[in-house]
Amino acid sequence: MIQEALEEIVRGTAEIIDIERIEKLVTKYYEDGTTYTVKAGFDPTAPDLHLGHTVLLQKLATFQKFGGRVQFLIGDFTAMIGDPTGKSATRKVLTKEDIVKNITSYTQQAFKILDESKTDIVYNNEWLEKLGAAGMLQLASNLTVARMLERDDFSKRYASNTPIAVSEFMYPLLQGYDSVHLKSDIEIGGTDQKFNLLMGRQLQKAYEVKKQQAVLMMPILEGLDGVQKMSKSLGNYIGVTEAPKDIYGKVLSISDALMWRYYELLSGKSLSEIAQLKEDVASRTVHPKTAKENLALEITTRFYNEELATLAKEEFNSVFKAKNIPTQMAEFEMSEGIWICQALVDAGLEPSTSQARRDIKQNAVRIDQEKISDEKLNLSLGEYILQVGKKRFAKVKVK
RNA sequence: GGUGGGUUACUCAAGUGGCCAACGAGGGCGGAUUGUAAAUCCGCUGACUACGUCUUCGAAGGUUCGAAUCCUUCACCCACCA
Repeated sequence: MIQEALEEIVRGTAEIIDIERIEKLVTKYYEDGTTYTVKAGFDPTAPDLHLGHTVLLQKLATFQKFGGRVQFLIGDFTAMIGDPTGKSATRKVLTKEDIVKNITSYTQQAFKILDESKTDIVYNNEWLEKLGAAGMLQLASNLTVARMLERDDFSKRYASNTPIAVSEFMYPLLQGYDSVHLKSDIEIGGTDQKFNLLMGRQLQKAYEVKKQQAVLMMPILEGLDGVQKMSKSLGNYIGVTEAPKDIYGKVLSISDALMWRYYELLSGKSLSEIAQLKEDVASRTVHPKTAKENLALEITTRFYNEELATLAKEEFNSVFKAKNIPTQMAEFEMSEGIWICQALVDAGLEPSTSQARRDIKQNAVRIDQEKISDEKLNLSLGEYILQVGKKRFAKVKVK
């Protein structure tokens, strides 16, 4: 039983520091039901969760199954600084209302995966604001500049002449201090968080918390391109609130190599099942596309249900295999004689009429499935299905 | 505070008076092929009812027939010195 729990906990992790501690905590839980705390920090700046976040959330959910209580930490104070891993040096200052709004939608999405009854939502503004200048100084004395510069992000930025604000040095310290305040037993985060996570251990020691958190790091999920990490700003993400057909379609568009990565980090299948599947694909018993379809179906089901996921699949096959038009698409009303390029822009299919012209020249634009070549075309009365490329559709009523 | 270097499109990066809407690479988009995979090949990649016009090379002024390029001021970044 304990062994099983540990295997699930270790699954897919990039690195674990102090696994003995985790073993003890889990063992204790099975002996007398004592729970322990698992901390994970979330940035309230981005209200939309994507699959990259769910890797972490799924791991938290695993802990909840085995006696963990999740400390869902909202970094409302630290958000003012911005994690140095983020590229942009300057951050928008969020108002309180923004933060509240973001968090509401954030947690709503998170509870699709987490067990709400075993989750405590905490805000670090609560204790960090009280820390004050004196507290800050004391905190800062725990860290040398040399050590700080060892951190990968900083050394890279320093070497490439990218500015580093002094306040950014405070970020790991403050995050670490959260662990002191919360007396966390375990903290989990992405591999890019290693420095910050370890800081929690160091500070817990310095502040004599009497225990040091174990640290569990999850790999960073690559985005659709398979290279960069999944992030909203790079546009290579799959959002958990996206429509079923979009989630399904996006998963199917990933490369075969990336598919295995997604299987490992996102699928509920056991590791041995995945290994078997991989073998079957390698020996051509199973077509890679089938494997990918199943993955897409599984992920879509997680955020909706089996019925909707199956519908998404059918829709997808109908549109892309049979080249039918989608059953649903955005509709627009336009007035008679509208210029085709303008119509494409108004329908949100093209960013500019210039781009529309180019795409018409390149045979990318269709009206009712027929390719068009006349960029000066005006639409007369009637209903049309406009299409750009393979993926963009809109229904237009001209009257 | 001093000295020097820098700021060009989504990103990196050429361009030091007209041939510049701006080389090249990456990315993105589109076409062919395909399994909306990968790989490959080709095209496009500021806006505008468009063989022309307009806006853009950190910001604002100026010199010039003409400025991304020269001058002035400002802002920001980097390095060295303090």
